[in-house]
Amino acid sequence: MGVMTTRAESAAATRRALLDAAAELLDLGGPEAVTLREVGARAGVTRGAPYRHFTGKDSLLTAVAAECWERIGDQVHALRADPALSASEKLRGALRALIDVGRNQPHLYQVLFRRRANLPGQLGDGMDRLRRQLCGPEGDPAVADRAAERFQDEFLAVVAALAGERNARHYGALLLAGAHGIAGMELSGHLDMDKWHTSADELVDTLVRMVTDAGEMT
Amino acid sequence: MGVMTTRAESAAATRRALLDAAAELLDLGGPEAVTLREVGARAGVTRGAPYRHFTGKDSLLTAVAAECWERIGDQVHALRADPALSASEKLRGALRALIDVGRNQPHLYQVLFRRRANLPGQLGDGMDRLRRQLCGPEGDPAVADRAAERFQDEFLAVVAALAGERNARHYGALLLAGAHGIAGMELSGHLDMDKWHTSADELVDTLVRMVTDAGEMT
DNA sequence: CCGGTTCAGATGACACTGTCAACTGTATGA
DNA sequence: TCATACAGTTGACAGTGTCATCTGAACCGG
Repeated sequence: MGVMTTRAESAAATRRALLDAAAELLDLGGPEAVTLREVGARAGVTRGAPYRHFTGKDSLLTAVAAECWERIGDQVHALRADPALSASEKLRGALRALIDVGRNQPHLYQVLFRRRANLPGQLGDGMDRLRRQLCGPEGDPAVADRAAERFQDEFLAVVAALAGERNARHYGALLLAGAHGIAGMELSGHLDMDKWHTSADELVDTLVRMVTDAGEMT
Repeated sequence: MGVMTTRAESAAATRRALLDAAAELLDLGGPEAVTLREVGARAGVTRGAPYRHFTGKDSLLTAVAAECWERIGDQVHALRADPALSASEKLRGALRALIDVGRNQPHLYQVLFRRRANLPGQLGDGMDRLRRQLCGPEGDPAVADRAAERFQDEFLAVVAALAGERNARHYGALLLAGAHGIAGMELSGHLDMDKWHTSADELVDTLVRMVTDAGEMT
Protein backbone atom coordinates (compact mmCIF):
# COMPACT_ATOMS: atom_id res chain seq x y z
CA MET A 1 0.00 0.00 0.00
CA GLY A 2 3.04 2.25 0.12
CA VAL A 3 4.02 4.74 -2.53
CA MET A 4 4.57 2.71 -5.63
CA THR A 5 7.98 3.04 -7.08
CA THR A 6 8.91 -0.21 -8.78
CA ARG A 7 8.39 -0.32 -12.49
CA ALA A 8 6.25 -3.44 -12.36
CA GLU A 9 3.83 -1.81 -9.93
CA SER A 10 3.60 1.33 -12.00
CA ALA A 11 2.97 -0.65 -15.17
CA ALA A 12 0.27 -2.69 -13.48
CA ALA A 13 -1.33 0.52 -12.26
CA THR A 14 -1.48 2.02 -15.73
CA ARG A 15 -2.84 -1.20 -17.13
CA ARG A 16 -5.61 -1.04 -14.57
CA ALA A 17 -6.25 2.62 -15.33
CA LEU A 18 -6.44 1.82 -19.05
CA LEU A 19 -8.98 -0.91 -18.42
CA ASP A 20 -11.08 1.35 -16.21
CA ALA A 21 -10.98 4.20 -18.68
CA ALA A 22 -11.92 1.89 -21.54
CA ALA A 23 -14.82 0.43 -19.56
CA GLU A 24 -16.08 3.89 -18.68
CA LEU A 25 -15.90 5.15 -22.26
CA LEU A 26 -17.56 1.96 -23.46
CA ASP A 27 -20.47 2.53 -21.12
CA LEU A 28 -20.79 6.13 -22.18
CA GLY A 29 -20.73 5.84 -25.93
CA GLY A 30 -20.13 2.32 -27.13
CA PRO A 31 -17.07 0.83 -28.80
CA GLU A 32 -16.83 3.77 -31.20
CA ALA A 33 -16.34 6.08 -28.27
CA VAL A 34 -13.46 4.01 -26.93
CA THR A 35 -10.63 5.92 -28.46
CA LEU A 36 -7.11 4.87 -27.65
CA ARG A 37 -6.21 8.55 -27.40
CA GLU A 38 -9.00 9.29 -24.94
CA VAL A 39 -8.36 6.08 -23.02
CA GLY A 40 -4.73 7.06 -22.70
CA ALA A 41 -5.61 10.57 -21.64
CA ARG A 42 -7.95 9.36 -18.90
CA ALA A 43 -5.27 6.97 -17.71
CA GLY A 44 -2.75 9.77 -17.63
CA VAL A 45 -0.67 8.52 -20.54
CA THR A 46 -0.56 9.21 -24.25
CA ARG A 47 -2.05 7.53 -27.26
CA GLY A 48 0.69 5.01 -27.89
CA ALA A 49 0.95 3.72 -24.36
CA PRO A 50 -1.88 1.18 -24.56
CA TYR A 51 0.15 -0.74 -27.12
CA ARG A 52 2.60 -1.65 -24.35
CA HIS A 53 -0.22 -3.50 -22.53
CA PHE A 54 -2.51 -4.67 -25.32
CA THR A 55 -1.97 -5.59 -28.92
CA GLY A 56 -4.53 -3.02 -30.01
CA LYS A 57 -7.97 -1.62 -29.46
CA ASP A 58 -9.65 -4.98 -29.99
CA SER A 59 -7.42 -6.58 -27.42
CA LEU A 60 -8.28 -3.85 -24.92
CA LEU A 61 -12.02 -4.31 -25.39
CA THR A 62 -11.63 -8.06 -25.14
CA ALA A 63 -9.84 -7.63 -21.82
CA VAL A 64 -12.69 -5.45 -20.55
CA ALA A 65 -15.15 -8.15 -21.60
CA ALA A 66 -13.08 -10.79 -19.85
CA GLU A 67 -13.27 -8.88 -16.59
CA CYS A 68 -17.03 -8.66 -16.93
CA TRP A 69 -17.31 -12.41 -17.49
CA GLU A 70 -15.22 -12.95 -14.39
CA ARG A 71 -17.39 -10.56 -12.42
CA ILE A 72 -20.68 -12.27 -13.20
CA GLY A 73 -18.99 -15.62 -12.82
CA ASP A 74 -18.10 -14.67 -9.25
CA GLN A 75 -21.61 -13.36 -8.79
CA VAL A 76 -23.19 -16.68 -9.71
CA HIS A 77 -20.62 -18.51 -7.62
CA ALA A 78 -21.62 -16.46 -4.58
CA LEU A 79 -25.27 -17.06 -5.37
CA ARG A 80 -24.65 -20.77 -5.50
CA ALA A 81 -23.06 -20.74 -2.06
CA ASP A 82 -25.84 -18.73 -0.44
CA PRO A 83 -27.80 -21.08 1.85
CA ALA A 84 -30.67 -18.64 2.21
CA LEU A 85 -31.74 -19.05 -1.40
CA SER A 86 -33.83 -21.81 -2.90
CA ALA A 87 -32.69 -23.58 -6.03
CA SER A 88 -35.08 -21.68 -8.26
CA GLU A 89 -34.18 -18.39 -6.62
CA LYS A 90 -30.58 -19.13 -7.43
CA LEU A 91 -31.50 -19.79 -11.03
CA ARG A 92 -33.45 -16.58 -11.27
CA GLY A 93 -30.51 -14.76 -9.76
CA ALA A 94 -28.10 -16.26 -12.26
CA LEU A 95 -30.31 -15.31 -15.18
CA ARG A 96 -30.66 -11.80 -13.86
CA ALA A 97 -26.92 -11.49 -13.36
CA LEU A 98 -26.55 -11.68 -17.12
CA ILE A 99 -29.59 -9.60 -17.96
CA ASP A 100 -28.59 -6.87 -15.54
CA VAL A 101 -25.38 -6.36 -17.47
CA GLY A 102 -27.52 -5.74 -20.53
CA ARG A 103 -29.58 -3.25 -18.58
CA ASN A 104 -26.85 -1.36 -16.77
CA GLN A 105 -24.06 -1.60 -19.33
CA PRO A 106 -25.67 -2.30 -22.69
CA HIS A 107 -22.59 -1.57 -24.75
CA LEU A 108 -20.43 -3.80 -22.61
CA TYR A 109 -23.04 -6.49 -22.99
CA GLN A 110 -22.73 -6.42 -26.75
CA VAL A 111 -18.98 -6.75 -26.48
CA LEU A 112 -19.46 -9.87 -24.37
CA PHE A 113 -21.28 -11.57 -27.22
CA ARG A 114 -19.16 -10.28 -30.02
CA ARG A 115 -18.48 -12.48 -32.98
CA ARG A 116 -15.32 -14.38 -32.11
CA ALA A 117 -12.24 -14.29 -34.26
CA ASN A 118 -11.82 -17.38 -36.38
CA LEU A 119 -11.44 -20.13 -33.85
CA PRO A 120 -9.81 -22.86 -35.92
CA GLY A 121 -6.72 -20.85 -36.70
CA GLN A 122 -4.87 -24.10 -37.28
CA LEU A 123 -2.46 -22.26 -39.45
CA GLY A 124 -3.72 -18.76 -38.81
CA ASP A 125 -1.16 -16.16 -39.54
CA GLY A 126 1.60 -17.76 -37.59
CA MET A 127 2.18 -14.15 -36.75
CA ASP A 128 -0.63 -14.40 -34.21
CA ARG A 129 0.98 -17.06 -32.09
CA LEU A 130 4.16 -15.10 -31.98
CA ARG A 131 2.37 -11.92 -31.02
CA ARG A 132 0.55 -13.56 -28.16
CA GLN A 133 3.71 -15.09 -26.88
CA LEU A 134 5.50 -11.77 -26.93
CA CYS A 135 2.77 -9.54 -25.62
CA GLY A 136 0.78 -10.73 -22.67
CA PRO A 137 1.20 -13.56 -20.22
CA GLU A 138 -1.56 -15.21 -22.23
CA GLY A 139 -3.41 -14.48 -25.40
CA ASP A 140 -6.25 -12.09 -24.66
CA PRO A 141 -9.06 -13.86 -26.50
CA ALA A 142 -8.12 -17.07 -24.74
CA VAL A 143 -8.45 -15.33 -21.38
CA ALA A 144 -11.88 -14.00 -22.31
CA ASP A 145 -12.95 -17.43 -23.48
CA ARG A 146 -11.85 -19.00 -20.24
CA ALA A 147 -13.71 -16.39 -18.22
CA ALA A 148 -16.86 -16.89 -20.27
CA GLU A 149 -16.59 -20.62 -19.86
CA ARG A 150 -16.19 -20.22 -16.13
CA PHE A 151 -19.44 -18.27 -15.97
CA GLN A 152 -21.14 -20.96 -18.03
CA ASP A 153 -19.87 -23.67 -15.71
CA GLU A 154 -21.19 -21.84 -12.67
CA PHE A 155 -24.48 -21.37 -14.43
CA LEU A 156 -24.57 -25.02 -15.37
CA ALA A 157 -24.10 -26.00 -11.74
CA VAL A 158 -27.09 -23.88 -10.74
CA VAL A 159 -29.25 -25.55 -13.34
CA ALA A 160 -28.04 -29.01 -12.37
CA ALA A 161 -29.04 -28.38 -8.76
CA LEU A 162 -32.56 -27.71 -9.93
CA ALA A 163 -33.16 -29.98 -12.90
CA GLY A 164 -30.75 -32.79 -12.15
CA GLU A 165 -27.48 -33.66 -13.78
CA ARG A 166 -29.14 -35.57 -16.57
CA ASN A 167 -30.97 -32.67 -18.24
CA ALA A 168 -28.78 -29.91 -16.93
CA ARG A 169 -26.88 -29.31 -20.13
CA HIS A 170 -29.84 -29.18 -22.46
CA TYR A 171 -31.82 -26.98 -20.08
CA GLY A 172 -28.76 -24.92 -19.36
CA ALA A 173 -28.28 -24.07 -23.00
CA LEU A 174 -31.96 -23.29 -23.38
CA LEU A 175 -32.03 -21.08 -20.32
CA LEU A 176 -28.86 -19.25 -21.19
CA ALA A 177 -30.07 -18.67 -24.73
CA GLY A 178 -33.39 -17.53 -23.33
CA ALA A 179 -31.78 -15.03 -21.00
CA HIS A 180 -29.47 -13.83 -23.73
CA GLY A 181 -32.40 -13.37 -26.07
CA ILE A 182 -34.44 -11.50 -23.49
CA ALA A 183 -31.52 -9.23 -22.71
CA GLY A 184 -30.81 -8.64 -26.37
CA MET A 185 -34.37 -7.82 -27.28
CA GLU A 186 -34.80 -5.49 -24.34
CA LEU A 187 -31.53 -3.84 -25.19
CA SER A 188 -32.43 -3.32 -28.82
CA GLY A 189 -35.83 -1.99 -27.92
CA HIS A 190 -37.70 -4.88 -29.50
CA LEU A 191 -39.36 -5.99 -26.28
CA ASP A 192 -42.25 -3.58 -26.34
CA MET A 193 -44.75 -3.88 -23.50
CA ASP A 194 -47.58 -2.61 -25.69
CA LYS A 195 -46.97 -5.29 -28.28
CA TRP A 196 -46.13 -8.33 -26.19
CA HIS A 197 -48.12 -7.56 -23.06
CA THR A 198 -45.23 -8.84 -21.01
CA SER A 199 -41.90 -7.77 -19.60
CA ALA A 200 -38.39 -9.14 -19.38
CA ASP A 201 -38.92 -10.00 -15.73
CA GLU A 202 -42.08 -11.94 -16.46
CA LEU A 203 -40.31 -13.86 -19.18
CA VAL A 204 -37.48 -14.74 -16.82
CA ASP A 205 -40.00 -15.98 -14.29
CA THR A 206 -41.58 -18.13 -16.97
CA LEU A 207 -38.21 -19.64 -17.80
CA VAL A 208 -37.53 -20.42 -14.17
CA ARG A 209 -40.97 -21.92 -13.64
CA MET A 210 -40.58 -24.00 -16.75
CA VAL A 211 -37.45 -25.78 -15.63
CA THR A 212 -38.64 -25.98 -12.04
CA ASP A 213 -41.76 -27.86 -13.09
CA ALA A 214 -39.80 -30.11 -15.39
CA GLY A 215 -37.36 -30.85 -12.59
CA GLU A 216 -40.14 -31.93 -10.27
CA MET A 217 -41.53 -34.27 -12.87
CA THR A 218 -38.39 -36.35 -13.08
CA MET B 1 -37.67 -2.23 -68.87
CA GLY B 2 -36.35 0.08 -71.54
CA VAL B 3 -33.13 2.02 -71.31
CA MET B 4 -33.45 4.27 -68.34
CA THR B 5 -33.10 7.92 -69.08
CA THR B 6 -35.21 9.87 -66.64
CA ARG B 7 -33.43 11.28 -63.66
CA ALA B 8 -35.76 9.69 -61.16
CA GLU B 9 -35.10 6.25 -62.59
CA SER B 10 -31.38 6.75 -62.56
CA ALA B 11 -31.45 7.97 -58.97
CA ALA B 12 -33.54 5.00 -57.89
CA ALA B 13 -31.07 2.70 -59.61
CA THR B 14 -28.08 4.14 -57.79
CA ARG B 15 -29.96 3.97 -54.52
CA ARG B 16 -30.52 0.30 -55.15
CA ALA B 17 -26.90 -0.21 -56.14
CA LEU B 18 -25.78 1.54 -52.96
CA LEU B 19 -27.96 -0.73 -50.82
CA ASP B 20 -26.69 -3.85 -52.59
CA ALA B 21 -23.08 -2.80 -52.28
CA ALA B 22 -23.54 -1.99 -48.60
CA ALA B 23 -25.19 -5.34 -47.95
CA GLU B 24 -22.41 -7.18 -49.72
CA LEU B 25 -19.67 -5.37 -47.85
CA LEU B 26 -21.53 -5.91 -44.59
CA ASP B 27 -21.63 -9.65 -45.21
CA LEU B 28 -17.98 -9.74 -46.12
CA GLY B 29 -16.44 -7.81 -43.26
CA GLY B 30 -19.00 -6.35 -40.91
CA PRO B 31 -20.05 -2.74 -40.39
CA GLU B 32 -16.42 -1.62 -40.21
CA ALA B 33 -15.92 -2.86 -43.76
CA VAL B 34 -18.85 -0.83 -45.03
CA THR B 35 -16.99 2.20 -46.20
CA LEU B 36 -18.92 4.93 -47.92
CA ARG B 37 -16.05 5.23 -50.38
CA GLU B 38 -16.08 1.54 -51.22
CA VAL B 39 -19.87 1.46 -51.29
CA GLY B 40 -19.83 4.34 -53.73
CA ALA B 41 -17.15 2.73 -55.84
CA ARG B 42 -19.09 -0.52 -56.13
CA ALA B 43 -22.20 1.41 -57.04
CA GLY B 44 -20.28 3.30 -59.71
CA VAL B 45 -20.35 6.65 -57.94
CA THR B 46 -18.00 8.51 -55.63
CA ARG B 47 -17.75 8.87 -51.91
CA GLY B 48 -20.10 11.79 -51.46
CA ALA B 49 -22.96 10.38 -53.51
CA PRO B 50 -24.54 8.25 -50.77
CA TYR B 51 -25.34 11.44 -48.90
CA ARG B 52 -27.89 12.27 -51.59
CA HIS B 53 -29.82 9.12 -50.66
CA PHE B 54 -29.08 8.62 -46.97
CA THR B 55 -28.26 10.95 -44.15
CA GLY B 56 -25.05 9.05 -43.45
CA LYS B 57 -23.48 5.68 -42.93
CA ASP B 58 -25.81 4.81 -40.09
CA SER B 59 -28.82 5.60 -42.19
CA LEU B 60 -27.50 3.37 -44.96
CA LEU B 61 -26.99 0.41 -42.64
CA THR B 62 -30.41 0.97 -41.12
CA ALA B 63 -31.95 0.83 -44.58
CA VAL B 64 -30.16 -2.46 -45.27
CA ALA B 65 -31.53 -3.81 -42.00
CA ALA B 66 -35.02 -2.65 -42.92
CA GLU B 67 -34.89 -4.62 -46.15
CA CYS B 68 -33.87 -7.72 -44.24
CA TRP B 69 -36.76 -7.31 -41.82
CA GLU B 70 -39.09 -7.01 -44.80
CA ARG B 71 -37.58 -10.09 -46.40
CA ILE B 72 -38.07 -12.37 -43.41
CA GLY B 73 -41.46 -10.79 -42.82
CA ASP B 74 -42.49 -11.90 -46.29
CA GLN B 75 -40.94 -15.27 -45.63
CA VAL B 76 -43.09 -15.85 -42.55
CA HIS B 77 -46.12 -14.50 -44.36
CA ALA B 78 -45.63 -17.09 -47.11
CA LEU B 79 -45.12 -19.76 -44.51
CA ARG B 80 -48.36 -18.81 -42.86
CA ALA B 81 -50.26 -19.16 -46.13
CA ASP B 82 -48.79 -22.56 -46.98
CA PRO B 83 -51.55 -25.17 -46.53
CA ALA B 84 -49.10 -28.07 -46.67
CA LEU B 85 -47.54 -27.13 -43.34
CA SER B 86 -48.82 -27.93 -39.88
CA ALA B 87 -49.05 -25.22 -37.25
CA SER B 88 -45.94 -26.37 -35.45
CA GLU B 89 -44.05 -26.71 -38.71
CA LYS B 90 -44.95 -23.12 -39.46
CA LEU B 91 -43.64 -22.07 -36.08
CA ARG B 92 -40.41 -23.93 -36.59
CA GLY B 93 -40.08 -22.32 -40.00
CA ALA B 94 -40.64 -18.85 -38.58
CA LEU B 95 -38.03 -19.38 -35.89
CA ARG B 96 -35.56 -20.69 -38.44
CA ALA B 97 -36.22 -17.76 -40.72
CA LEU B 98 -34.65 -15.55 -38.09
CA ILE B 99 -31.93 -17.94 -37.09
CA ASP B 100 -30.90 -18.55 -40.67
CA VAL B 101 -30.13 -14.86 -41.05
CA GLY B 102 -27.76 -15.23 -38.13
CA ARG B 103 -26.15 -18.21 -39.83
CA ASN B 104 -25.89 -16.95 -43.36
CA GLN B 105 -25.37 -13.24 -42.72
CA PRO B 106 -24.09 -12.89 -39.18
CA HIS B 107 -23.03 -9.27 -39.51
CA LEU B 108 -26.37 -8.28 -40.96
CA TYR B 109 -28.05 -10.09 -38.09
CA GLN B 110 -26.24 -7.95 -35.57
CA VAL B 111 -27.33 -4.82 -37.36
CA LEU B 112 -30.94 -6.00 -37.10
CA PHE B 113 -30.71 -5.99 -33.32
CA ARG B 114 -28.65 -2.90 -32.93
CA ARG B 115 -29.22 -0.63 -30.02
CA ARG B 116 -31.86 1.82 -31.18
CA ALA B 117 -31.31 5.53 -31.13
CA ASN B 118 -32.98 7.23 -28.18
CA LEU B 119 -36.63 6.58 -28.76
CA PRO B 120 -38.23 9.24 -26.60
CA GLY B 121 -36.70 12.15 -28.47
CA GLN B 122 -39.67 14.24 -27.44
CA LEU B 123 -37.54 17.28 -27.92
CA GLY B 124 -34.52 15.57 -29.45
CA ASP B 125 -32.44 17.95 -31.43
CA GLY B 126 -35.24 19.49 -33.36
CA MET B 127 -32.63 19.29 -36.05
CA ASP B 128 -33.49 15.63 -36.48
CA ARG B 129 -37.09 16.18 -37.43
CA LEU B 130 -36.04 18.71 -39.97
CA ARG B 131 -33.45 16.43 -41.48
CA ARG B 132 -35.87 13.57 -41.85
CA GLN B 133 -38.41 15.82 -43.48
CA LEU B 134 -35.88 17.06 -45.98
CA CYS B 135 -34.08 13.86 -46.80
CA GLY B 136 -36.16 10.78 -47.38
CA PRO B 137 -39.85 10.19 -47.91
CA GLU B 138 -39.78 8.96 -44.33
CA GLY B 139 -37.25 8.82 -41.56
CA ASP B 140 -35.06 5.77 -41.97
CA PRO B 141 -35.22 4.40 -38.44
CA ALA B 142 -38.99 4.66 -38.54
CA VAL B 143 -39.02 2.56 -41.71
CA ALA B 144 -36.82 -0.08 -40.10
CA ASP B 145 -39.01 -0.11 -37.02
CA ARG B 146 -42.12 -0.62 -39.11
CA ALA B 147 -40.50 -3.47 -41.01
CA ALA B 148 -39.39 -5.13 -37.78
CA GLU B 149 -42.86 -4.74 -36.34
CA ARG B 150 -44.35 -6.29 -39.44
CA PHE B 151 -42.17 -9.36 -38.98
CA GLN B 152 -43.18 -9.55 -35.35
CA ASP B 153 -46.84 -9.35 -36.28
CA GLU B 154 -46.49 -12.18 -38.78
CA PHE B 155 -44.65 -14.18 -36.16
CA LEU B 156 -47.33 -13.44 -33.62
CA ALA B 157 -49.98 -14.74 -35.98
CA VAL B 158 -48.10 -18.02 -36.37
CA VAL B 159 -47.90 -18.42 -32.61
CA ALA B 160 -51.56 -17.53 -32.16
CA ALA B 161 -52.56 -20.26 -34.62
CA LEU B 162 -50.80 -22.76 -32.42
CA ALA B 163 -51.22 -21.57 -28.86
CA GLY B 164 -54.44 -19.61 -29.13
CA GLU B 165 -54.99 -15.87 -29.06
CA ARG B 166 -54.99 -15.77 -25.29
CA ASN B 167 -51.38 -16.78 -24.66
CA ALA B 168 -50.04 -15.82 -28.05
CA ARG B 169 -48.35 -12.64 -26.94
CA HIS B 170 -46.58 -14.05 -23.90
CA TYR B 171 -45.47 -17.14 -25.78
CA GLY B 172 -44.59 -15.07 -28.79
CA ALA B 173 -42.21 -12.92 -26.81
CA LEU B 174 -40.69 -15.97 -25.16
CA LEU B 175 -40.22 -17.77 -28.46
CA LEU B 176 -38.81 -14.78 -30.25
CA ALA B 177 -36.41 -14.11 -27.41
CA GLY B 178 -35.50 -17.78 -27.42
CA ALA B 179 -34.75 -17.80 -31.12
CA HIS B 180 -32.83 -14.55 -30.84
CA GLY B 181 -30.79 -15.95 -27.99
CA ILE B 182 -30.04 -19.18 -29.82
CA ALA B 183 -28.99 -17.28 -32.91
CA GLY B 184 -26.88 -14.88 -30.89
CA MET B 185 -25.08 -17.58 -28.95
CA GLU B 186 -24.41 -19.64 -32.02
CA LEU B 187 -23.16 -16.57 -33.80
CA SER B 188 -20.83 -15.56 -31.00
CA GLY B 189 -19.47 -19.07 -30.69
CA HIS B 190 -20.90 -19.60 -27.21
CA LEU B 191 -23.07 -22.54 -28.20
CA ASP B 192 -20.46 -25.23 -27.98
CA MET B 193 -21.61 -28.78 -28.69
CA ASP B 194 -18.96 -30.23 -26.39
CA LYS B 195 -20.16 -28.17 -23.48
CA TRP B 196 -23.90 -28.18 -23.86
CA HIS B 197 -24.40 -31.54 -25.57
CA THR B 198 -27.00 -29.96 -27.79
CA SER B 199 -27.34 -27.90 -30.94
CA ALA B 200 -29.25 -24.86 -32.08
CA ASP B 201 -31.63 -27.05 -34.05
CA GLU B 202 -32.39 -29.22 -31.06
CA LEU B 203 -33.07 -26.14 -28.96
CA VAL B 204 -35.46 -24.80 -31.57
CA ASP B 205 -37.28 -28.13 -31.57
CA THR B 206 -37.56 -27.93 -27.82
CA LEU B 207 -39.08 -24.47 -28.06
CA VAL B 208 -41.61 -25.63 -30.63
CA ARG B 209 -42.54 -28.70 -28.62
CA MET B 210 -42.91 -26.62 -25.51
CA VAL B 211 -45.54 -24.30 -26.92
CA THR B 212 -47.20 -27.11 -28.86
CA ASP B 213 -47.75 -29.10 -25.67
CA ALA B 214 -48.93 -26.05 -23.79
CA GLY B 215 -51.33 -25.25 -26.62
CA GLU B 216 -52.88 -28.72 -26.43
CA MET B 217 -53.36 -28.39 -22.71
CA THR B 218 -55.66 -25.38 -23.01
C1' DC C 1 -38.16 26.02 -78.46
C1' DC C 2 -35.87 28.42 -74.30
C1' DG C 3 -34.19 29.92 -69.99
C1' DG C 4 -34.05 29.26 -65.32
C1' DT C 5 -34.32 25.83 -61.71
C1' DT C 6 -33.62 21.58 -59.37
C1' DC C 7 -30.90 18.06 -57.95
C1' DA C 8 -27.70 13.75 -58.50
C1' DG C 9 -23.21 13.52 -58.33
C1' DA C 10 -18.03 15.15 -58.10
C1' DT C 11 -14.56 17.28 -55.56
C1' DG C 12 -11.75 19.53 -51.88
C1' DA C 13 -11.09 19.93 -47.25
C1' DC C 14 -11.13 18.85 -42.23
C1' DA C 15 -10.92 16.54 -38.01
C1' DC C 16 -10.26 12.25 -36.21
C1' DT C 17 -9.10 7.41 -35.96
C1' DG C 18 -5.88 2.92 -35.31
C1' DT C 19 -1.39 1.62 -35.97
C1' DC C 20 3.49 1.43 -36.39
C1' DA C 21 8.60 2.93 -36.28
C1' DA C 22 11.80 5.42 -33.96
C1' DC C 23 13.15 7.65 -29.88
C1' DT C 24 13.82 8.76 -24.66
C1' DG C 25 14.63 8.16 -20.03
C1' DT C 26 14.65 5.53 -16.02
C1' DA C 27 14.41 1.47 -12.92
C1' DT C 28 16.61 -3.02 -13.03
C1' DG C 29 19.98 -6.51 -12.39
C1' DA C 30 24.53 -8.45 -13.05
C1' DT D 1 28.85 0.93 -12.07
C1' DC D 2 27.04 0.19 -16.49
C1' DA D 3 24.58 -2.10 -20.12
C1' DT D 4 19.94 -3.52 -20.75
C1' DA D 5 15.01 -4.02 -20.78
C1' DC D 6 11.05 -1.68 -21.29
C1' DA D 7 7.07 1.73 -20.11
C1' DG D 8 5.94 5.68 -22.27
C1' DT D 9 6.43 9.59 -25.93
C1' DT D 10 6.42 11.43 -30.34
C1' DG D 11 5.99 11.78 -35.42
C1' DA D 12 4.04 10.00 -39.31
C1' DC D 13 0.71 7.65 -42.38
C1' DA D 14 -3.21 5.75 -44.51
C1' DG D 15 -8.07 5.57 -43.89
C1' DT D 16 -12.45 7.16 -42.29
C1' DG D 17 -17.18 9.97 -41.95
C1' DT D 18 -18.85 14.28 -42.90
C1' DC D 19 -19.61 18.80 -44.74
C1' DA D 20 -19.40 22.98 -48.07
C1' DT D 21 -18.91 23.93 -52.48
C1' DC D 22 -19.08 23.27 -57.25
C1' DT D 23 -20.77 21.21 -61.87
C1' DG D 24 -23.61 19.69 -65.36
C1' DA D 25 -27.53 17.74 -67.19
C1' DA D 26 -32.40 16.56 -66.83
C1' DC D 27 -36.60 19.02 -65.90
C1' DC D 28 -40.50 22.28 -66.64
C1' DG D 29 -43.28 26.61 -67.18
C1' DG D 30 -43.65 29.85 -70.70
